[in-house]
Amino acid sequence: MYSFTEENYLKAIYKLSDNNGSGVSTNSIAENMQTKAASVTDMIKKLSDKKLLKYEKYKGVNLSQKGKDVAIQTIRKHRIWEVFLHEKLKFGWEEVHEIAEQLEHIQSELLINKLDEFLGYPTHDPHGDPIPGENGEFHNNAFVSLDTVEANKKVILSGVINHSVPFLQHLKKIDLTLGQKLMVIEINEYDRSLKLLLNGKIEIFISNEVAKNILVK
Amino acid sequence: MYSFTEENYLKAIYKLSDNNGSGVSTNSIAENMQTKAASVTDMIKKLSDKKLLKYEKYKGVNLSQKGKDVAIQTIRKHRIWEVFLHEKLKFGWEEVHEIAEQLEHIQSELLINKLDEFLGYPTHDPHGDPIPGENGEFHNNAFVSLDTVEANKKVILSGVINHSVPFLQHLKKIDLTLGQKLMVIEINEYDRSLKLLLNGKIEIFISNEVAKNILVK
DNA sequence: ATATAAATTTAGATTTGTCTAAAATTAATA
DNA sequence: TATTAATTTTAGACAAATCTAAATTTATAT
Repeated sequence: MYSFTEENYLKAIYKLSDNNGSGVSTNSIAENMQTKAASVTDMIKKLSDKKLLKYEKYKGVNLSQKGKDVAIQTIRKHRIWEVFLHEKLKFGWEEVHEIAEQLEHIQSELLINKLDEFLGYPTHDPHGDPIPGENGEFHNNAFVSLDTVEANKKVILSGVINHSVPFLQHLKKIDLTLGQKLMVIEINEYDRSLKLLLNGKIEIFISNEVAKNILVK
Repeated sequence: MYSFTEENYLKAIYKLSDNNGSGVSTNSIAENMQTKAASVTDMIKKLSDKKLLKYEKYKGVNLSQKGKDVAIQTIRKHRIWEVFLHEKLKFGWEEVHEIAEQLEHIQSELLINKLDEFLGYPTHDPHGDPIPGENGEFHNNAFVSLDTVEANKKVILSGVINHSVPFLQHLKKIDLTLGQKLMVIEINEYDRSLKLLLNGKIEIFISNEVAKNILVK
């Protein structure tokens, strides 16, 4: 139905939309997709012709409902494949994204629904991001970042804000994984670094930079 | 490494090669790939420049070792994905080919090896075709077609020659599936149609046309 | 408010894979 | 063997997606 490239543009624009009504800029899309502004303008015209977004010269773009639908379905496929790669094939959470970038473009509604069923209808991907349903509905996560949690409160590591490979590798290295039980035992006023208790056993220190990028519930 | 299209051409040429030393013709490739001879000539030149095949004008092509390797790895990926779709996602054997045509182009050595491990290192796909190993080696099947089997001999349905959706659907309809135990109980001289016993229980009739396209061991 | 900077678009070119129509080559046949 | 038929190649064009460089529009700052 839609090309590889079209789906990638729609996904990028969807992620850059903050629903402020303000259009997504050409440059921000170019930066996000590692391409040039001129290429973005070309593609925007094409997507506009196909009614996937609204475009006014020099004013940026906004996805139409149709455009949002395609973006959300692509995200759904991406995240379901990530679960498969992590749960079944035992890929690390820092490895799944790149492969899912390819798998998300496989065209078959039936495939993704059967895969979803095979995986037991997961609600979140290996980074804690919610998986939209077949009809595109997101269940709100309501996670908070670890640097806002008060001392002595038990929480569960439920997601990350930074999805970069180095960050995910770092968390793995210090034994922080999704689903982990943790408790803040000390907050250092000076640099807002934290001392944590993992699974009621091991104590570790993390910087505020790390804490800000961890989501818990 | 190689594009979607390049891999498809190499796969088609590989399948059309009967190792007679005689080159694969432009027209046969065009027919196989549902495209035009002129397009094939263009692509052949490109693949020849990349040393994936040997090309002499008007004489057809022969894959180089490099070309064969790419073709075999693509076939390997295709068949492993077919096993996944059939065994794990419960797709029918007539449904798996089309989706595997897409999945075979996903680029990740690690992915296919982990998938292979997850599936328990299958040796055959859902149509009985052998799955080449990581190093490209095929284990020879040595199956025979059902129309050559003598009466009262017990055999196992191990593959098909015709891979078309209608044929596979027909076999499914008459309850013939891979791994099935069967015995020829009667061979009609007139039209070489057969009466079969399935699993030592049910009797069915099949035409010679069907028997010719079934492989057993 | 006007000059300068930043962002965006246009114009024209490139690459990949495809096509049609015409030309060239090889095969078939009378 | 000469002629027709079939196959294959070339020439030139096209669509998708990209790029560079130049032109245009919008934003910023003095």
